Amino acid sequence: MTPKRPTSSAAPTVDTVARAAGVSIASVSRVLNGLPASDEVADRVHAAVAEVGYQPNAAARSLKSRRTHQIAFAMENIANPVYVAMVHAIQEVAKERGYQLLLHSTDADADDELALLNGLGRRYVDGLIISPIRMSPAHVEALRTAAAPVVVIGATPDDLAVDTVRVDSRAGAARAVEHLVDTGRRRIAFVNGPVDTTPGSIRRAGYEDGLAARGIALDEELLETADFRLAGGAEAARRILERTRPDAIFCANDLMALGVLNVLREAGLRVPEDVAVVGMDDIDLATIAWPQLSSVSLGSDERGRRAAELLFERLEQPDREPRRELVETSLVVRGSSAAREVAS
Amino acid sequence: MTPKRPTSSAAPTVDTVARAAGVSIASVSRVLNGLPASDEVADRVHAAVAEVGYQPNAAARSLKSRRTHQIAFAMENIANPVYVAMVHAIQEVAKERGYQLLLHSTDADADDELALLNGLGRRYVDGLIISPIRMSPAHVEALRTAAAPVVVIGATPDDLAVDTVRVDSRAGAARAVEHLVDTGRRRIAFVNGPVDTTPGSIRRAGYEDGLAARGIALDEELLETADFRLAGGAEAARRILERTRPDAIFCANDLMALGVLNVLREAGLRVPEDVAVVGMDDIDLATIAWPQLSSVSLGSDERGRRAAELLFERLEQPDREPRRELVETSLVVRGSSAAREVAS
DNA sequence: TTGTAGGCGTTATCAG
DNA sequence: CTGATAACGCCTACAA
Repeated sequence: MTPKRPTSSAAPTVDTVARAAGVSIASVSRVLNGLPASDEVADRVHAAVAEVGYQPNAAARSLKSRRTHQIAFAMENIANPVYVAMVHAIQEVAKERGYQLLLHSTDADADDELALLNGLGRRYVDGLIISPIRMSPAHVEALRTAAAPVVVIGATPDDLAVDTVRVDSRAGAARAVEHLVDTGRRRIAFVNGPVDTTPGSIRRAGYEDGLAARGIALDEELLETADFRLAGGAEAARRILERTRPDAIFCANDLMALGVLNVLREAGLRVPEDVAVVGMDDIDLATIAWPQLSSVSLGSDERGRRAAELLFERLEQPDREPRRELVETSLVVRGSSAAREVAS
Repeated sequence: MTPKRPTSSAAPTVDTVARAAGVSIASVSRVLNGLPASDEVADRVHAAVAEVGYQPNAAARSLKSRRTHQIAFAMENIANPVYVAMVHAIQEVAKERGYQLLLHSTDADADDELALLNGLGRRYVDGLIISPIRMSPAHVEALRTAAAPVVVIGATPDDLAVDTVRVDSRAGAARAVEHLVDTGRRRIAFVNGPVDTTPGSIRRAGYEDGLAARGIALDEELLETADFRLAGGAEAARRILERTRPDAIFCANDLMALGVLNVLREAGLRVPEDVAVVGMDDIDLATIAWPQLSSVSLGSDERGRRAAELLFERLEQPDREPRRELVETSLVVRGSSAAREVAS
């Protein structure tokens, strides 16, 4: 007659509640899920729930419903403000829908990223947003066979059926270069990220586009690559200054640009009078530098938000046609690239 | 004879593998968990796993094992670099142990925080690290009755049996003030965070300690409070400059200090000659300001790391005595509070 | 060593 | 409207 003997210290389950309310576990479940039940039973169940402090077990619920109510976001490194903006935006959308956000910082480790994509079959999340900085054939294959919905923030092959949110950073980079030319600069150095990354190769192309659009020849001497980080940008700037003297430095992201600003100041160069600087991403902290940093906004928060929305839409309609969304760029001119008062 | 009929398109389970390998589900489970099995069976299972692309279901595994292999971190706002540092550190420890990190950005909403603590009974994570900026009686009660291990980053009542990681920010604040006095400043303004927050009240006390230690009277005119954010710091600085003229401004965190720096520059005041500035937290970006920002390091990354370690230790030893760890502060002097060349 | 069977906590089906 | 019961996918005594 007493096959189960839940000690009072164990976590309460539907069974505990049912016993306390004097009803069946089915009734408990029904009441808790808003299914038809008599007021009498509903009241007793609610009272019992409060009394025993019942909370539904997430694992059991997931197992049954096949929904975890969790999504994951995988990016290179949370220390990069761009990803912080995305996390912030994604978290906001997720919270609205009652979802929780799981974070993966991959350090751009391809194996890590692939393991994540290939591990979706474990169903620990309902979907994944990923922002890889490299897109290998293995990535493409993993995306194609992913066991759960995935949204990519970044470029993907055209024939890959996956929801993506992109930004035309190539055009954005070109625009920045044109702006620098239009405000009187000619020797425009470029501090790029690693050229074997997607952002690196795309922004490089944009840089060349911009020069070409203004009829300026590419000068190899003005090119440097770093790691998309602060210190890396600083070192790249030093290397450039050692061998030549640009009148502007365009950086593939703001973190490197901020590092560049520091080095220019150390070198006694005035910004923007001697050397103008423009970055990309328009991170919040672009305004704390002095002079404030001009930057090409790549709408990081919007990319995050749109990616999250795409993911939830797909969770609701698994068979929908994949979408490829494009976020607009905009050039934000601040002190670091102000027009010269007097033509040099 | 065929009670189950898993379509080939459904996610493979132990059953699928067992069938493909011609063994029982128990053998599959054993092989996969490294329990004794004959080489023959092991090989067949591994082959079958590869063939059908089996991956263990996380929910089912959690339900059975009562472990989610997930922990959560709840903080006020991921946009604050301090929390980014903590997330980074926590994530690192978690990854080492094969755990995943779930993020909660509460916007300092007490109800949200309480819901998190009280919701631990759902067992969607194995434990929680929380860094609340207010500690109400309801918080204390929720911590006392939490259904899963919790580690608090921040101050808690002494009689509350909970693992905590603290930092003596009061002493740190005092030290900053003393440093300013020792380098010749006397009218030291204080831009604090909200005084009804724990950090706000503690840092205020430290500010007063510092003044008292150097025999300087508190001047209400030099006090301002803001919201711990960039723009808020800037506005606070403007309010101060409207009514008086300090020779130093100590800020309760770096974000506000960076905002203050901008306003001082706008006002044509030289830093550190006219006004010195010191912040707290020593965020990475303290070095991108000009002059570079002096700051009291509160070891954010170490607090995150230690908190994660405490949590994992408790997961292993649930009945261990609670620990209260203290992280050291250190004053990092940079350009914004350099000693005056000539005494004023 | 291997297989059978029961249970983790829920939800949902099907009688009553 | 309510209650018994069967899954969800996995692990693990217990038995063979």
